[in-house]
Amino acid sequence: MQMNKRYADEIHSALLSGIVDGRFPPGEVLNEIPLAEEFGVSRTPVREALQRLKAEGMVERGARRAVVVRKMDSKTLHALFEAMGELEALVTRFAALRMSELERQALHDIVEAGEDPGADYAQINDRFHGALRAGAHNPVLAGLLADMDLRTMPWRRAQFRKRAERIRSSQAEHRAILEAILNQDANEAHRLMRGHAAASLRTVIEILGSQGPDVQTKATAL
Amino acid sequence: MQMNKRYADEIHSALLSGIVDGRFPPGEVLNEIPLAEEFGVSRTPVREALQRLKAEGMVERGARRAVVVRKMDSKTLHALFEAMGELEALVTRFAALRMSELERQALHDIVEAGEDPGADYAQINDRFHGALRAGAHNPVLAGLLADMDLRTMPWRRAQFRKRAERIRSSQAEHRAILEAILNQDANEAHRLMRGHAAASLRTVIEILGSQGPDVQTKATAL
DNA sequence: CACCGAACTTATGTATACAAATAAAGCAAA
DNA sequence: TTTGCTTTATTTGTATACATAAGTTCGGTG
Repeated sequence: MQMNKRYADEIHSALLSGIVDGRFPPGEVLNEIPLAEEFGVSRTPVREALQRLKAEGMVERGARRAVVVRKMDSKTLHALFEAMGELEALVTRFAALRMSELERQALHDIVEAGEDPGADYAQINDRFHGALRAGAHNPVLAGLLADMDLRTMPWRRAQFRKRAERIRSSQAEHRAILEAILNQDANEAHRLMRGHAAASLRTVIEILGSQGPDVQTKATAL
Repeated sequence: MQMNKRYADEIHSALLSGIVDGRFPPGEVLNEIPLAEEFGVSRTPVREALQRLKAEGMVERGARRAVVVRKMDSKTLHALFEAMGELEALVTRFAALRMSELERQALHDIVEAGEDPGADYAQINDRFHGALRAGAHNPVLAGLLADMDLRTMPWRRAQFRKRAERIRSSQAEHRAILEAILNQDANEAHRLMRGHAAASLRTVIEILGSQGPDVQTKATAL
């Protein structure tokens, strides 16, 4: 077998994708031996993958010291989205102050592309937020935000597929944020991004609130 | 031997302390076998400890795929302190809005204790910032800030031991932040905490700039 | 004398075996 | 029948052995 960190990396990626796209729903138990057999490797690389998932906050220790995909109560979910929203707003503030002319142009192009009705809006959305992260010119903040992105992904993924009107309002919010950045109005950009994040949270809560018992959250409590 | 995660935890803590308090300076190579012999265990728990340190950003992969204590260039160090300062300011804003009467009283007591000339100011400082983190009532933000705390610790540790006048100005800043929080003036609390963090950064840069070649940073470039 | 290659060195990645802990189940006694 | 103890099963934590990759050194060849 070829060795350099490869199995552990692959297994980590595979488990992470599985968690993020819902194949391992919150509460799912991840035991080492079955996973090792499934991947055709020993427990060692599986253990390393699980440890990394734990460090990333994607799994936690459940009863019988088992590793389970993280469940969120409504309070924690709210704190998670609040933190992410504030971080995004902060990054947007920096972006308004620091983006180069080239970066502004690229952001403009992304917003334009997102207004094409045939566009893959989930991908456009990622590119928009990615451009802001890069434009803030602080890799540490960008890294924190990437972590939050990952941690909230299991609850955000259904957002755009389910609500066409959310896409339209998201487009308008992106356009407004773009304008504020082009005007280098950091306070306005910050304010708009907070609103944008809050709108996303509201949509997530609506969707989760109507999904049944595999979602461990109560919209009313938020 | 008794088993529950114990050796890996102990070794992780020991290495972390060593990095934070300077016994393992930036650039130091951490190999598995010597560490395992030193701690009297096998490579397995040492590997786990190193993986966790890597996830926490305390070590990185160097040449020959060795694990080395993280070195910082001046740009990364600046980004790190900037991110931490903004996070602390954010947490302070929330604390101004959300602390209970009991929490306000406790914060007041901490500031008072810090003005006692015989106090251990490093510990008071930790308690002050810890009270704000708790008072923000967002465990996710508090966790992010705790991570940043850890990551900046190797560069902050000498601050209070070396500069008596920094302690005095820090006391005054804490007092001003306390007043803003008691007044529930979130904007003022936020503004003051940003200044407080920036002052800390300036002190760190001064100290690092005068310490010689084991610090991989140039104060002038910041 | 210089340069390229092969063997050796050393460290990490993986597999497997064993130890210990916790929860569950079964049995006995009140 | 219920409760408590003991045993057992399952899973994680650790130790150790082996495979592999990257660096280094030494030797051969041009």
